[in-house]
Amino acid sequence: MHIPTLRADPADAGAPSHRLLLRAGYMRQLMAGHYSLLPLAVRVRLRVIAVIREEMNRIGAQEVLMPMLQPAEVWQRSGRLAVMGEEMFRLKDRKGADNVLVMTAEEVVTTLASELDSYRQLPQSWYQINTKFRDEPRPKAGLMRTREFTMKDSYSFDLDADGLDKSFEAHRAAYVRIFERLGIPAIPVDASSGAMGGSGSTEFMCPSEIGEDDIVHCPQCNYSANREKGTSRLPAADPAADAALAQDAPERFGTPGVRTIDDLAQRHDAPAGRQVKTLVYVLSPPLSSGGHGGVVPPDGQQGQLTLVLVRGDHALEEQKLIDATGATSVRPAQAEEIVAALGAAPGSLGAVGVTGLPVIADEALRGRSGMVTGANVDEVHYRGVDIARDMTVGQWADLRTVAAGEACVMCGAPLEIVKGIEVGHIFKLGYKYTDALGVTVSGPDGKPLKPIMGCYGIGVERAMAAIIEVHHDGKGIVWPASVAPFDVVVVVAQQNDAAVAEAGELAYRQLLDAGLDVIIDDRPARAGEKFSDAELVGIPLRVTIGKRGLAAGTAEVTERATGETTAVPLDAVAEHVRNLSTSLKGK
RNA sequence: CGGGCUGUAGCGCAGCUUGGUAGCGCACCGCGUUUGGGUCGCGGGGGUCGCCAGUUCGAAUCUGGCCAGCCCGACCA
Repeated sequence: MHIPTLRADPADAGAPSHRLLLRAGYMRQLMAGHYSLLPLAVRVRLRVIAVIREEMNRIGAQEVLMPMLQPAEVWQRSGRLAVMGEEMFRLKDRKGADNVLVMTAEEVVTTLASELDSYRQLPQSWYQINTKFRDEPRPKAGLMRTREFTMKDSYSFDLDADGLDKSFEAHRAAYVRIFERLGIPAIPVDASSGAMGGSGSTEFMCPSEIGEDDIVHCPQCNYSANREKGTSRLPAADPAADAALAQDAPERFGTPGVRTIDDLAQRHDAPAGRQVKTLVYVLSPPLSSGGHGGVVPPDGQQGQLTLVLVRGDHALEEQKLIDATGATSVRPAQAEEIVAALGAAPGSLGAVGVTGLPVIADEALRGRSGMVTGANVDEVHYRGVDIARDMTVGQWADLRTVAAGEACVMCGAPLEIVKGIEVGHIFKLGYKYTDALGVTVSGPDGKPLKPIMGCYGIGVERAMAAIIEVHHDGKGIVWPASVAPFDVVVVVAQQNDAAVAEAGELAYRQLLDAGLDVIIDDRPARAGEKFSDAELVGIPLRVTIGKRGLAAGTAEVTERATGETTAVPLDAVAEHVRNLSTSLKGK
């Protein structure tokens, strides 16, 4: 197996010989998270990019190109240098200046936008397609998660929120078209906006077993959300049951050996749903955003110890905790930190009477009484706890992880949890960057007016990986015609038969002349080997030229997806294949 | 960053337990054979055994350190 080369025959200069191309496959790994793309993959990549570019241009976005190597100072000013932390590649140049390899381009595009003078110049949407870098702690799954990848990122600037809504909708519609054309059955889901800041966050998810995200999905009304953001409707609490267990004051009781929710449920008649689970987290302080010289937080180690309460049968969704508190990051507290703060080890923790630490509780606990929770004394718990009466909850929020089978918030039907690949993400940034970098234009009244931003991204190689996940069978890849590396492969069944070889070459030329992207397999190999290579590589159409058909003046045209084969007169092959290809691309 | 596994020819692997100077399949080169679903035969070329140090007369093999890759977890716009 070798890297493909170009045909050596000078008479055919420029005509790729595919003796090796078909066998070489698509890519080679250089190191974890970095791949060389071989000619086949490059062709697919260019076609994917072409689709994205067309649809971006169609909504009036303009293509720009911004540096991938940027001064760290730009990121310092927006405050993101610290937020991105180790995920950002950093390097010094010969003068000792700090530089970074970019993850996105909000800062630089905003700098460009500072040249806008008038509200009359808005709205604007600018996009670029280039390499992004992320020092992933763990690159994996081939092109699915790499440290170096191609991203289409676009940024919109509008006069006001209504304008932003329009730009956002335009992008959303463009993304729907893009994924449809790429053959990716992406569904838009509500998502957390994470470290980018902003709201109206929508991810495009391709359902797949290998996906790294969980999607909450309602089969009835189509409500869809990332599990980090999604919620569900809970059965109303039973006030009578609560009242039956209510007491005038929390009552302590010994729980020797109890360490877990299950222990307590089984040994002390306290169903998980009646328990208050007390988690201790360390929240890193939110970034003070806005204004020039935004403050960079200390590196996040000295955070705020916080009690997080969820119902015993619920799990905490950490991203919701981050979103609710504005923290830049959260981590579970260490056992020593917990003992130092509360005087008890995990297993007997609770918020009753705790006033020295912030307490944030999940909505499912609001108004509950007759509850059971830890007493902050090892192996002692309380029962008869009335949350409103006995605890000082500083903030209520939706914090729990949605579980399959819970009722849809919109329609009440049972929810499903499906895995998905995040192939695109669009969201409304708001004024974060125009604020931080002080961008204004003159408004209709002559006064300065701050543009509002949106940003929108598609990972190109990840999209390729998603396409393959969706479009393959036991024989290999089945590329959608829109992105296949070639439209058609000519397989010469008997390369050593001069007449057959000549007919194959002729068919190849005719297909080229018909405007198709065509590859000829002129290896002196057996037909069976060529067939299986063509199938593995996944070219949508195959024209087989062989002795058998030649005797009857025909070639065979085979569809990769269906295996359907048609005999076509030799002089009609180009026309036939062109029509077939056009029809496949239309699908 | 934790846990597990793996580094031997371009690719995939065996050899390591029990130290004696490297082998198999595919790929590659030559000749013949075969020729519409991965022919068969004969003959070849190709390896710092991840790196460094140690033990030993002798190390792919034993010991220590380091590096890299894969999987799980943590992490992740």
